[in-house]
Amino acid sequence: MGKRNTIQRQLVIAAVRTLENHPTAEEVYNCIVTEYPDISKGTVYRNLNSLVETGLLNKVAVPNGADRFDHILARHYHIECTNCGAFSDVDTEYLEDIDLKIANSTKYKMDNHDIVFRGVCPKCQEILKQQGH
Amino acid sequence: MGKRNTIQRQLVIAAVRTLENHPTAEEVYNCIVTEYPDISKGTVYRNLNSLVETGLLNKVAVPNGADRFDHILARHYHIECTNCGAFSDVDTEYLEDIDLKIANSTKYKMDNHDIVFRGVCPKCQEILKQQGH
DNA sequence: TTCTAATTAAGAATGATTATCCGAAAGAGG
DNA sequence: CCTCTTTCGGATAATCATTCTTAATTAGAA
Repeated sequence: MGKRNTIQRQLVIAAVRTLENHPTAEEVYNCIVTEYPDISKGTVYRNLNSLVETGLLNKVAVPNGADRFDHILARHYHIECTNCGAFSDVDTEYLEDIDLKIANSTKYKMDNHDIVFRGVCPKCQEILKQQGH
Repeated sequence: MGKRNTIQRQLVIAAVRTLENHPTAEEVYNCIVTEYPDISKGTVYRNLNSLVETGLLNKVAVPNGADRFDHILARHYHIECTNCGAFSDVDTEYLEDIDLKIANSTKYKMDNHDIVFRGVCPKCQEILKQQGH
């Protein structure tokens, strides 16, 4: 009973920490497979989810895209570039008050909320400008 | 050039309006197929997406679940019950100001944002209470 | 060292969605 | 009305992300 600390498990969490920017399971797999070619994709998925359960990683469910895994555990928001798809953290405090507000109006026992912002990142703004608007 | 107003297209939009509570493509298909058995699932998907493009429907991308289609066009938020999975509208005004705030801090050209709240719905709170705790 | 439950690799299976194919039907123009 | 062009529909194959299955392997307790 309990979780076994396998090599694969160590490689998975190390990869998420190395890749930093919320890698997808696919990206984690690609990272590991270069130095440990025997790992299988199912193992990566299983370990990612088990690490989320244990509380060592966060899962970010991205609408219309693969799930992403985050080694930053504090609650925070994300922003997605509508042009290049880049997916980044937003550095703002968590809005506790809107949970309270919604709890009152909906009578739900509120847990938390996610916000995904969407817009064009600075880099893509440049590129689009050069292509003539 | 231009969209043809086919029977299938009419059935799709009518079904979304009848079903009201952001049906999935599957639910729309099931609704239509009872009175028009020849319709194919691909056609439902194609028309749903085309209606979204035209601006007659909204698509709600649900994390870890099938996309949902909404005939209410005003921007609004959603809340998901962590117990039964119910997915509902939240009746609150759109928070314009946080887009501005994030635009300033990230230098993104902001488009919009989605908020998904999570908590236990009143119905499930009752059920959980009766089961002790 | 031995034992056993947890974990693995490989690949099949799943669920949601999109792509492909080809024939049908609708609108434009004669 | 008759063609021509284009869009659209139905059937089904393909894709993508993910989970499941199976038999073999392994970590860690005894």
